[in-house]
Amino acid sequence: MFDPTVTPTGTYKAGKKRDNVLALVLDAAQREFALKGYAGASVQAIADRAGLPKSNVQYYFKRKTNLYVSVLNGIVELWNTSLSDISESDDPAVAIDRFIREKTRLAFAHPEASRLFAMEIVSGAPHLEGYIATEMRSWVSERARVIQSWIDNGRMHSVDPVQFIFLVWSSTQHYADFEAQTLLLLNRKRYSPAMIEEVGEFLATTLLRGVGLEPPNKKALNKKSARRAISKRAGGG
Amino acid sequence: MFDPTVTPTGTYKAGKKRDNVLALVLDAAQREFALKGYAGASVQAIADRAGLPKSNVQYYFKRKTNLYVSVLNGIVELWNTSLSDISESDDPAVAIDRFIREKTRLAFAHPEASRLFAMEIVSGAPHLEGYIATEMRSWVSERARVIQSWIDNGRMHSVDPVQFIFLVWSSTQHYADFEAQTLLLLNRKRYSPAMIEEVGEFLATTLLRGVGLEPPNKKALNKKSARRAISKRAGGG
DNA sequence: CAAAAACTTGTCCAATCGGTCAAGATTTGA
DNA sequence: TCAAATCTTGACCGATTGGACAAGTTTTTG
Repeated sequence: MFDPTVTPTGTYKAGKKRDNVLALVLDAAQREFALKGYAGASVQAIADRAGLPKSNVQYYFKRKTNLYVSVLNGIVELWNTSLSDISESDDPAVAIDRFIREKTRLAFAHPEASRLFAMEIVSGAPHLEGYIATEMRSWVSERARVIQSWIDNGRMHSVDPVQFIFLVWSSTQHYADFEAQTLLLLNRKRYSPAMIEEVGEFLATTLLRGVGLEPPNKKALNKKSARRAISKRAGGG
Repeated sequence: MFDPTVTPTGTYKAGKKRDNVLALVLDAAQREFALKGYAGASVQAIADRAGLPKSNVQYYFKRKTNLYVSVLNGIVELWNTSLSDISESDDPAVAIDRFIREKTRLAFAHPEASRLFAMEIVSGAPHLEGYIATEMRSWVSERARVIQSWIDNGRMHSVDPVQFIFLVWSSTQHYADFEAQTLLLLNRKRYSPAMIEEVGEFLATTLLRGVGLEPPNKKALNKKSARRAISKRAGGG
């Protein structure tokens, strides 16, 4: 696999300068790919965004696909290192509640990464087939096994664990992936930190109840007024 | 707005031939745009897919954006005419159950349309801003009002109606929009009709319970064995 | 049946695409 | 210090892009 940290002679180098440029280019590429898709994004546009000549970008990544795959790898790595795990010994309600809230925050924190990943899959996942069919499939299988053990022990309703995982994924990604639509419908310019927590709370509560679990942490009791906040602010009619 | 049913002299014509060609081109365009995004799809590729010379496609649609917007309009129209409505006088459980199942079937029935629409929004919805900020916003406001009336009458839990609508949208679109990922994870080539109904059942049941409603139609009682069907078939380890 | 309208298609165009390459500037290391 | 390694950049390439246009064919219409 292509590695942009390798110098022309093949020697592995850290190099502060190199790392800075790499980060700059990868960031620009992420934004451009997320906006236009792989085919629609041009190396020139990415270079412009990074404030560098096209040739300079190509010096580091040689081919466009290397740049694209590097960005995707970064996203996968970010996702894998940012989420807590679940285990059989956990309390299902606590573990699922935490996972949903963390996943929600992560999506809101990295909307462009979310959208690029989404666009790659919507386009048929041509560059992620291998990853999905191996590591990602294992990830799903193992979490499904944990959820199934909770079901077998009567600790939550009997639902298809894989479908439940998909439900958590889709619902927690929605505000990031479809941000343009959501912000237009809510008549807002951007999401507020408060709203992110409201979404996490709503999703955790609703999905937990959906599989027969009572949400933990009932400490926020006199916050009823905040519940309708989002609808209230929505425009139109 | 551009109208491909208008002839060069401006006379409005139906024309069987014209309609056939238009349908052919629009279908090819939908597939190509869904796969590559707006910028990535070329008029030549669309023409090839339709089995026509590029010039012929351009004769009917003149500019690439006209073709793209025509496809998007067709999708919006399909969505608007295919879904039952909800009303205050409905039983919440019945109305929401029906809506979720219909929405699920619709997404599975038109995966390319789903993905094209998704890609447009993920890309920032540059061609749908007007529609979303007007008709779509009204649609959401009205349904949110109905749901709020159910809440006010104590017929379901107090949740943010708009967030609930988003949850229904995201969960019912997921199998169509992220088909590539889902099929790879489930180790399948395509979705079966049975699975489509299983997904509709799971989503309706789980989301209804999530807002404090008991799913209607308990006629399918001895189908417990079908529940774990999807996980069982999933590969990996 | 003839004129008009509608359609088909090959050709051409400037702009942009991803990518190569060489010449020179800068940094690194023994 | 000075050669090697690394980096920067403009120039250039063939291929493809969206689109314009003209010449011709087919269909419609009075």
